[in-house]
Amino acid sequence: MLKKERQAYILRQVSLHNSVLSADLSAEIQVSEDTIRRDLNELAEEGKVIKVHGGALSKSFNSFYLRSDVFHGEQKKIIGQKAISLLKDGMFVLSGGGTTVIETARMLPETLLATFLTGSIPAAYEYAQHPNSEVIFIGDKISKKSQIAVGGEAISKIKSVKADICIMGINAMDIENGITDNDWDVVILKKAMLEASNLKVVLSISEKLNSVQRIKICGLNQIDILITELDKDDPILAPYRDSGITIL
Amino acid sequence: MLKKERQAYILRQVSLHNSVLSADLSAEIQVSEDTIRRDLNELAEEGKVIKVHGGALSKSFNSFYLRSDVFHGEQKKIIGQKAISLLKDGMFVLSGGGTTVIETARMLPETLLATFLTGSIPAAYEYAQHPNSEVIFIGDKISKKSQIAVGGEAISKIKSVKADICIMGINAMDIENGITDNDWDVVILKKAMLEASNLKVVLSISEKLNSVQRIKICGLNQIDILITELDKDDPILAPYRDSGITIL
DNA sequence: CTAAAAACCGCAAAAAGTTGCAATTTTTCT
DNA sequence: AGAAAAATTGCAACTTTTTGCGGTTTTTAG
Repeated sequence: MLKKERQAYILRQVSLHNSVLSADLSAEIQVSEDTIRRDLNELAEEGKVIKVHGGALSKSFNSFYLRSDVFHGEQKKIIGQKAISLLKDGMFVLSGGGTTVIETARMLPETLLATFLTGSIPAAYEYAQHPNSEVIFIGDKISKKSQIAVGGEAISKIKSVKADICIMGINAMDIENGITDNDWDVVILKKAMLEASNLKVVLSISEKLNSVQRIKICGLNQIDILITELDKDDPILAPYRDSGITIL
Repeated sequence: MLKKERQAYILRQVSLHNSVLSADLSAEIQVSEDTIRRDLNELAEEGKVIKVHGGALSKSFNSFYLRSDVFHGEQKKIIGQKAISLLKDGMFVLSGGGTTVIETARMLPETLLATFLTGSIPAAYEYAQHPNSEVIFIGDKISKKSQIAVGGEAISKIKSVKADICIMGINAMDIENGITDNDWDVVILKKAMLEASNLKVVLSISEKLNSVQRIKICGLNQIDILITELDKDDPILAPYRDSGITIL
């Protein structure tokens, strides 16, 4: 096998798998790892791959996760749009504090006249920017991790209300375990929020679906509506629809 | 799995869930926790995540408020420095929400170990950034004008505590009328704050001195300490010193 | 205050990389 | 064609990086 051929093969593998191991290539093409390394170094010098210890990465690999923030931003805007369609004038809304919820808060139509109840500092801040809606903050000790009021006072306050709708971002959710999280205080709070609301709406980018974390918040049967950035007929969502949740 | 891949995976998880546990990652990627820790440390050094005991946090999550440089920033920093000298470990601090107070909050020494009680969203946010202090938010309806919780609940909550010190920005103050403001809700709140504290400290840039607004909060005799950006012997401050206030 | 979890430290083994060199192949030039 | 030059390749010795592990210290939470 010629050098050029070999390098072409390597490039194909890289673009195919996003990453290659020197050892693998060596075995596949039956040349020494030294040769592979020299090839990878050349390709790296030509800027065709990114050389790392143990192999090489595709050039597009870098921007892949650097861009993810913006990328997620777009997804969250789609989710926000759908969520807003659920809000009507006069509603009493219990709101969580994740980035998805905050994105939604920024998109509220100016004309909406609702009351928002939240324990999240960033969410309260966003809602407070809105010209017509009213904001009630549930005070208590602030958890630094999540910028959310946690503790008995907040819980009992939430339990004393009955909201029309609860809009909540989540960290992880799957068919078996329902909605899960890894922060005890947050779990307690979210449980209380769900109990205090008539309509229970969960916002989540699809990437968070089918993942699990330590502590259970509730089963899927507790949830009324699931909003993701996907089309409501997307096959990923099918099992959730089957378990009785309305998909938006 | 290559090191870079692994770190990319970690970054993805962080941006997805806002926080990760070393133990979880270790189990997911099938490497030792030491390796995860080393990765997290590297990512933290590169400024991509925030390392904490047990895992790491997303960096972007904490940056909702873009630092809007306030008017008279330099003057307020001088005031902040002076105010900080009053704070000692273990203190229970009742804090207002003006820009001056927020500037002070940003300058708190990392070692300070105090508890802050506030009804201001921006102030709570700043205090929550501090590594060692505890933050308690006084929840209630949020006044949009001032981003502060106002209302009966907040008032009664404040009245139920006794703070060591009250740090409060003001809108107007003069010899004759004392401290005045033009927002009824804020006035009520500030009155309650002053009553609930032992040491009453007022922060104000000199521009606000010798001006009056509609509603009276309290007379000068209620105030213990006045902090401005001026030297404490400045003639502008003389009448206030004469009326019994300590000038810093 | 105490026990458990996490972080740190140093070490050693394994994996990957580097370098120099000799053997082989390819290219070039007459 | 055939010899010299150049490029390529594999190998061996050595260096560097990465990783996991045991023991100790620090931090956290009850």
